Formats: sequence, C-alpha cells, structure tokens
Amino acid sequence: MSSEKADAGTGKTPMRDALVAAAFQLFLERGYEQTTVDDIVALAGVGRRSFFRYFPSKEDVVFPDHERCLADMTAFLAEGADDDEPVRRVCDAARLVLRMYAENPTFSVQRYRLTREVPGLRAYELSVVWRYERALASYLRRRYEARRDGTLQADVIAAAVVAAHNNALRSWLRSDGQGEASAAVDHALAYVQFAFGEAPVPPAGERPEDVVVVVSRRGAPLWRVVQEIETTLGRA
Amino acid sequence: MSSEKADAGTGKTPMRDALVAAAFQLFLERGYEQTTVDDIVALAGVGRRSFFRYFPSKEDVVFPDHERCLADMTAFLAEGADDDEPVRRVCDAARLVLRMYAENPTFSVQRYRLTREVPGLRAYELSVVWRYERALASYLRRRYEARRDGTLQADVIAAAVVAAHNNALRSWLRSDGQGEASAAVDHALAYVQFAFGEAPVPPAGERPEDVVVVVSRRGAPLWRVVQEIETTLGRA
DNA sequence: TCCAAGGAGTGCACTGAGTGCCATATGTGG
DNA sequence: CCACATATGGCACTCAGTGCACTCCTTGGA
Repeated sequence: MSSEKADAGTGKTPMRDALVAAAFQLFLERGYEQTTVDDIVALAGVGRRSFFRYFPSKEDVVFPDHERCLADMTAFLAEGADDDEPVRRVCDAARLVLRMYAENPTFSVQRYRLTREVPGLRAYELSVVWRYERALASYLRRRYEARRDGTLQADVIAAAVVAAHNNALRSWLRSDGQGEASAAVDHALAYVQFAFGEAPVPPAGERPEDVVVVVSRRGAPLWRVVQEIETTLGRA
Repeated sequence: MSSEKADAGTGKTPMRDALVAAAFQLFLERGYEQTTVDDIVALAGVGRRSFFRYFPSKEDVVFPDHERCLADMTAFLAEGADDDEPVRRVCDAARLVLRMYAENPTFSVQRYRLTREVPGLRAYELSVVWRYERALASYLRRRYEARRDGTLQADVIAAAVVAAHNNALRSWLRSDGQGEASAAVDHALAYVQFAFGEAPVPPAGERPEDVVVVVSRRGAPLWRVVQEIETTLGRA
C-alpha cells in the first residue's frame, strides 16, 4: 500500500541522513572520540533518543550502508545457488562491496581515514567484514557439501577472497579514490581464483585442446607435479 | 635484580589470576552481560579500580593470554626472518596459537562457548585474530618484497592460514576438546600450503626425478596446464 | 632505627554510551 | 470526533571506563 514506508529495506530516511551528515561533519572536524552523541543530535536538531532509534550504537553511524549491502550480497548469492564456478560467484559477490565504496569515493575515503585512526572503529569494521566473509563462506559450504574438506575449503577461500578484495580496496582508498578501483580488485581476485584452481576469465581463443600434458607416474602427488610444471614453464 | 617483577612480560600475578577466576565463575553461572565489573571485583575481594589496572576493558579478562601469545608469535617470526619456505613458517607460527589453546582445553572450551553466545565477545575476538593475521601478513610482506603483487600474496596467504587454523581449532573446540587438535590443524594448514604452491612436508623417498612432465605449448597459461594435469591425474 | 621513594592497591567523583518507560505529536481511516 | 498506529522526544537509570588523590607496603640507604 502507499501507506507503507516508501523506502522499506533501504534504510533511507531524511532523519537518518541528517544524522549521518551531522556525525561526519563533527567527526572530521574534532575527531570521533571527541564527539559525543549529544553533540551529533544537537547539530542535527533532533532528540538524543532518536539517534539510537536509527543506529544501535555510535559506531553504526559510520557504516550506514553496510546493512543494505550485506543483504544485497546474500540475495546475489542466493540467486546463484547453482553457478558452475562457485569461486567466481563469490568473487563477483565481493565486487558488490567494491561497487558500494566506489559509488561515494569521497565519503569512502573519509571513512577509511577515520577507521584507520580510531581503534574502536577498526574493531567495528572487522565485525562488518566478518559478516561478509561468513556470507561467502556459507555459500561455498553449501556448494562444497559433497567434497572432502568442503567446509575447510569454503572457509579458506572465503577468507582469501575477502583479503584480496580488501587489499585492492585499501590501496585504492589510500590513493584518495584516484584511478579505477575495479581493475585492481579484478587483478587481486584473479590471483585467488587461480590459486584455488578455477580459471580466471578464460582468455578467448584458448581451448582445452591447445594444451597437451604428459605425466609419468600417475600416482605422484599433485603438488609435485605442479612444482615440476612450474619449473618446466620457467615460472618458479 | 631480584627486586624486579618476577614475571615480567608473562603478565602473571596472583591478583590477575584471581580476577580471571572470579570473572569466569560468574560468566559461566550468570552469563557475560549479566555480570558487572563490580560483581567480579566483589567476588575477588579487590577494589574496582584494580580491575582496570590489569585489564583495559571487561572483554580483555576473557582473553588473558593472547597478549603473551601474540608476542611469542612475533618473536618466532623474527627469528625465522630467512626461512626458506615462508608459508611453512607462518603455518608454524599459527601452530603456536593452537598450542596455547591446547594447553588449557577446558578453559578454551568454556571461552569458546562464551564467545559464540555473546556478540560483544565475538567482536573482540575478531580484533584479536586480526592482530595475529597482521603479524603473519607483515612477515610475509617482508619476505615477498621482491615479488610482483607481494603484498597482495602476503595478505591473502595470511588470511588463508588464519582461516584454516580457525576452522580446525573451532571443530576441535566444538567437540569439547576431545581428540588430537594438532592433527586437524596440520591437515588444514597442509591444504593452504599446497594451494599456494609450497610443498607440504615432502613425503620422504619422493625425489624430483620421480616425476617427469612434458608440456606442449610452453606459452600456455599456468592455470590451463594445472587444469589439464588435474584431469590427467583424475583428480578434478 | 628512622626516613625517603616508589609502586601497588583503593576510593571517589565524573563522563558518556546505551536502555526502558512514558508522554507527546502527527497522521489515517472509521 | 474518535480510536489507532507510528515517529519522535524527554527523563532517569545502569554500567563501563578514567583521572586524581590517598594509603599502604616494600626496599634501600643513612
């Protein structure tokens, strides 16, 4: 009905936005810990109680859009429940987070500076990242149910994807949001995808028949063989 | 001198231990959030102010030994600054953490249950784990300075090692500390070591000459070759 | 034996985050 | 005009954490 909240789920409200704006203004000019919730609500011209209606804690106002992004990621993974290449799927899911950061470069950079300085915010960010990681891991766990060590692989790959994503994201944030963020993230994720045995975006024109391999001693452990290949190709 | 603190660095004092004991007794019988710092100091029979002398926050009393363990890990990595196989080194560093957990199985299991239930403690644990991960990552960053994408690889491998370690550790904790923890962790870490191209403990008797590989088209990308090998060996 | 000096522990008052409860608008449909 | 729900505000309270000053107690020296 038209009487429902027009922005159900998105979490966008004039009040909410006003609080975020007031909070960041003060955080940037005095610092996070030097700003009390009373300061924020005073500047926003609202009651103190309303702040905690919109944000369960003072830290939450710094990450106003992660809740929505996490929901997006969960939905994205749910619709790819039968993707052929699960690792690629979680990499694409990670790109959703990057996209959110890239939508507001200046805001993201400001927030990055804050979280780097303030230990409390860094800790809070960890718990946010942890939820993304768990979302990726539980997707992979479902996909790897049949495998031996499926949950182990799921956890490790999820952690690797998150680490690669964050490595690229942070280097982009450190450069004040200059340049193309997605290129760096693509590169980082391709590394992970390769390490865990899925092909990164297959270079067109490259067909299975193009590579012929002969291996002696079929019982040899895979790691030995790979080592040998690397030497043969001169990439060690 | 004999006048120095007898336990410099270890953080062990009668007072500290008494506080930890009192805290856990109350946490287990009433729950973490239902226990105030005043309750703890009352039970321990000490002044409230003393609590915060030994523990910067209420959460810290739940992880009384991680500070020391982190220092041990840093030292361990420092003395292996020229190890031939950095990945193995960080895996061994991770085993130090496992050892700390395994030294007090019942305590570790109790703490595990607490951290699983209480969101605040889970968040705090994340920041502890994060410090371990950063220690591993900065070791690897130094070792990989020369490599292209050295910091990326360092971050990803550190995250993978931590994830593998935690996967095995948690499954051990879930089983009430039954069985041999180190076996599961060894298995998990071997997976990571393999995925990132270092050989896990080389099966004795296995020599480079045992494996002969012939590859056509030396220009082919490594991932394609590995894929082919896997199919050839029937492990896909 | 007496006297500094320093550290360990304590008491007290204060700030600030977060919560529960109730009062007050501000609609909305009957 | 009346229920009724929903958004907001005010107030009082709990509790974590901090700064400061005070009391011991130990140790070492004269």
